[in-house]
Amino acid sequence: MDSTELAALRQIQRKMSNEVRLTNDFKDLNLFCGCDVSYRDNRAFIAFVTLDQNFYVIEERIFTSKVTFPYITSFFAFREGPLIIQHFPKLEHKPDILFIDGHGIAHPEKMGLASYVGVTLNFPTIGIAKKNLSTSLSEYPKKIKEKGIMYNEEQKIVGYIIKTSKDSKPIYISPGNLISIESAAAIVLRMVHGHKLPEPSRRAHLLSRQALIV
DNA sequence: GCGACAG
DNA sequence: ATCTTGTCGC
Repeated sequence: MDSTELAALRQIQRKMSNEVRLTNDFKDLNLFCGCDVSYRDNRAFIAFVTLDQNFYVIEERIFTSKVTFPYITSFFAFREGPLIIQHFPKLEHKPDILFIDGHGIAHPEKMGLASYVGVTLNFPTIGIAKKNLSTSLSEYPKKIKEKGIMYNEEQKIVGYIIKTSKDSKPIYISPGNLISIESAAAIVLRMVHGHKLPEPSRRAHLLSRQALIV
């Protein structure tokens, strides 16, 4: 990966960012799918866990693929995006929203992993990250349910940083595609169930980790 | 030159 | 992300 190749990929991110839509076009939200990827050598284990509004498990799937793209900050979508996009269509139950580990529009080019997947699949996605990448924060939440605002370079709101658990650092939430900033935060909070990460994401993480042991 | 840097 | 032990607390 030399600077020339990255410059080309940066252009792709800029072009794709124009395809992002922060509108809530869905009717009802019944199925919430969480996705996470674990690695072992050059092999990735992509896990999907779909739950209904009552946290009842509808579907749990694990897939595997070889990894070819390296991890480069702000280009994470090119490493993990293809893996998720390749397997997501195989789910038996099509969810209404997809939770992804990583940022959405809270990215220097407004094209984080969640947005990359959302635009490519033309599907509603929400980015949920554990660390900040490129935004400035209004304040750092200290109490549960307390939220801070994430601003991009243009001082525009791109997401929220929310403390979801008593003794854990907050999570960074931003729209991937086809959802508003406000709805993204509300939906994630709605699926938080006593842990730092919302249930779909938490369970997908556990499942992908479980795949490494086998 | 130094520190930061989604997973 | 992954490599890794013990430890505090519900």
